[in-house]
Amino acid sequence: MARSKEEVVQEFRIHTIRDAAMRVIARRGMAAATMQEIADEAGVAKGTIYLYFKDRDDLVEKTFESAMSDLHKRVDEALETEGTFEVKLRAVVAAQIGFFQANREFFRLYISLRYPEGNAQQQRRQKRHCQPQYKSRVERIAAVIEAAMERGEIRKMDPMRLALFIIEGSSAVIIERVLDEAPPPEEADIELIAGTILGGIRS
Amino acid sequence: MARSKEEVVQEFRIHTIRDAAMRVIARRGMAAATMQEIADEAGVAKGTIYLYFKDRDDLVEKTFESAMSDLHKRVDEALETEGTFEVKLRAVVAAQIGFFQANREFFRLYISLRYPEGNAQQQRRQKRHCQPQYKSRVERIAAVIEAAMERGEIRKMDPMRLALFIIEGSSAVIIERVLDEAPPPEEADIELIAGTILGGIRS
Amino acid sequence: MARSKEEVVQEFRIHTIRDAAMRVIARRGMAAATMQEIADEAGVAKGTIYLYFKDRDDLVEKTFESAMSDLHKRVDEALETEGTFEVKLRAVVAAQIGFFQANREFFRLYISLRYPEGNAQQQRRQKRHCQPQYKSRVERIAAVIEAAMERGEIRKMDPMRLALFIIEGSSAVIIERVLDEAPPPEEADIELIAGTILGGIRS
Amino acid sequence: MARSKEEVVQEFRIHTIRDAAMRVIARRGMAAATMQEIADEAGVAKGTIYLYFKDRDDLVEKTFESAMSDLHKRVDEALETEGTFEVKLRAVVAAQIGFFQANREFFRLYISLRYPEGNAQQQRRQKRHCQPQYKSRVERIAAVIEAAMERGEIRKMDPMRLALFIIEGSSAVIIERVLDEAPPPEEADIELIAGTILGGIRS
DNA sequence: CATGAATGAGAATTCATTCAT
DNA sequence: AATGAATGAATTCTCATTCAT
Repeated sequence: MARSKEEVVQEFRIHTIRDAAMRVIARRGMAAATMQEIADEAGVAKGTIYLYFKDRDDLVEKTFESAMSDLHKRVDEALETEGTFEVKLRAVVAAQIGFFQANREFFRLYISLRYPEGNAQQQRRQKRHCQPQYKSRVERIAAVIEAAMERGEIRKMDPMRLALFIIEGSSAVIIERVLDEAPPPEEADIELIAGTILGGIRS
Repeated sequence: MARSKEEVVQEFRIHTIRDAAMRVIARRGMAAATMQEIADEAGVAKGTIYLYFKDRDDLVEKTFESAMSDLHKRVDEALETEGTFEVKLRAVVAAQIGFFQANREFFRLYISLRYPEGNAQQQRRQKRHCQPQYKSRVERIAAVIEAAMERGEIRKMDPMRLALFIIEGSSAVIIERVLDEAPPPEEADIELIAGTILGGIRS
Repeated sequence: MARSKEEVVQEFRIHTIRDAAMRVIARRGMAAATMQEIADEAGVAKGTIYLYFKDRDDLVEKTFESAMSDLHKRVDEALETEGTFEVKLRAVVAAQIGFFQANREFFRLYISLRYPEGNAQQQRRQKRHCQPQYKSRVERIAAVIEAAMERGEIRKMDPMRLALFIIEGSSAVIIERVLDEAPPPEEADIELIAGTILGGIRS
Repeated sequence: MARSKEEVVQEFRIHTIRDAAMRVIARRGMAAATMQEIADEAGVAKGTIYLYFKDRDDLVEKTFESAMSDLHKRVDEALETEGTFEVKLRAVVAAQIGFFQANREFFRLYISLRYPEGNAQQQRRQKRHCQPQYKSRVERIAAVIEAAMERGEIRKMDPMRLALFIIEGSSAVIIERVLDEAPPPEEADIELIAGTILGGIRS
């Protein structure tokens, strides 16, 4: 397996650069992140990036996809937790907290790409690649919600909209956590979110 | 009042340019919105913009502030609705729907600035100006929540985090509404949001 | 005619830049001529060039076309000289000498574009624009040759190939003239070329 | 002779790379021919080229020299044909046709280097190396012309300029041949060129 | 010897900002 | 006050060249 070593190096470089890109985008924002700074952050020369990514768009896209697929995987696993909807919901919220905690920087990239910028052509490209990931996550959750509705666990309402409400509401709380210097224990936030969704806020 | 007329013209120009900026940013996204396109959209020369705004950042900032203060005013009015927390909540959600419906384009600017881009200096500046607006809205809602808690209307929990959860969760649903070609009636979405928050989703 | 002045300025800029481009290309060669050097030579900023030309290709193309159409015009006028083929031939050679003398720098651009470089797409583009100019010049001369053949002034042979032979043979002599520090009188070279073509070199 | 084998390999490598360079330059043009493509075409690694050639300029130069010395040899042999100037001339034209036919790709390199590009330093270098080759060919022909003049075979005129006229005029016709999908028989073009030069075009 | 990954200087292009009219 | 032509800093991307393996 003489190939193996080269592939490992290749993998490693791609990883290094993607991570650097994530950090720089997180620091500067999508638009202000320059190839030079990403290269510096990754500890490679500008030209090296182009050996592994076609162009700037390609790098950003791949970086995003990679992070999203991580979030995706975590949420999917959480959704497969055995038990009631409540159990699943708590698992999902915990998964999101875990993800954003591990990828503190990511949430700005996440925001940047969910509402893509650039000309129409670029937007179409991003939509093609990035939106589906988000949408499919919403849909997965909507499906679990629907199943719970049919089992009579929760009230009937539009499952897609409810999924959105849950994802974004909890993301906001989680992002605040991430920005917080001294966040409360995870359980407190999970309880706040899951409790509110399940039982409402009425005393 | 000879001054008056000049002032009116001044006001009008500022308005025209701000609206143009909002449309262009909405169309292209923050980074791809050029001064030239904004000038064209406003029907003035590029140089004219600089008579009314210090630079690009200033224009964006003022545009954002202006729109936010509109949203702000609406939410504030809603919060002053007489009645229970439920009444206030429904009024707030309705106000947000009304705002985003009237300013369909705004939400991208809103997104862009909530998670500002640019170099560190720009970021600090934006934080100083824009974050407070958002924060103050969250705080106002948190205050109303706290009052309701004290009146025993709702359960005790972290009011700031709850406010965030409500604002973002409902914003997401509302943004989806705005993007939706044929959205359901306003009341349905208000019911979904307010109902979930107040009573939870458990049957 | 308020427009007139602006148009004059516009024309003037285009001229200035084209001339600068010609000088720089002549000096450095097609490939090594940078936008920066062209801008410097023209006494404008790099960005200014892009106000008048879409991109580098556009500038080179227009520069070439402009020079070619000058050469073209001169040769055409020469071909319309009244008289025998000999008279026309001498006029054409004189026109070419005049052109290259006035545009000493041009011949390298001329060479560069007759045998275009770059990728297939660029080549196609150049072929579309530049080759036709050259080809049409060859064809015009070929037509005059054919007419002379029919009048019995000259022997029958392939007119296109003969035209090529005449144009390139004389161009080479003329270019040598241009490079020559102390060239012989024009008449001597015209005589050499026209005499050789018409009467051959046999004593 | 242990050296011999190594030398043979060395020679072979140099040959392979030079030929590849010629094909690539012919295909892409001087400026767009990259070391990578040349390496690929030669079936070696980029770095290998630098073992045999100092740098890109060196490679191009040696490639040119090698091809030119081939053309040179053929023309020299033709010039040594026994007989009148007419016989020699026909032989030279035939030699050129033969050469360009065998090296179809070469003419673009030929053009590129006759009118060299690049910065002043590169130009000086190329002039030093390449121009002499061309010049010496012109001079050799000029010498033969002069001899013929002295023997009274042809009229007195500037032999250098006449040589240029003959070389370029015939090259143009020959290049057209090469580009031609279905060229006329060689003899026809030889006749056209030699006939015109010797006897002129007057009937 | 041969390789090809890594480098970084250098080129084209864009666009916020200025300033003469 | 309004204009928009001119500017040049900043950015992306390419490719000749080097050097560790």
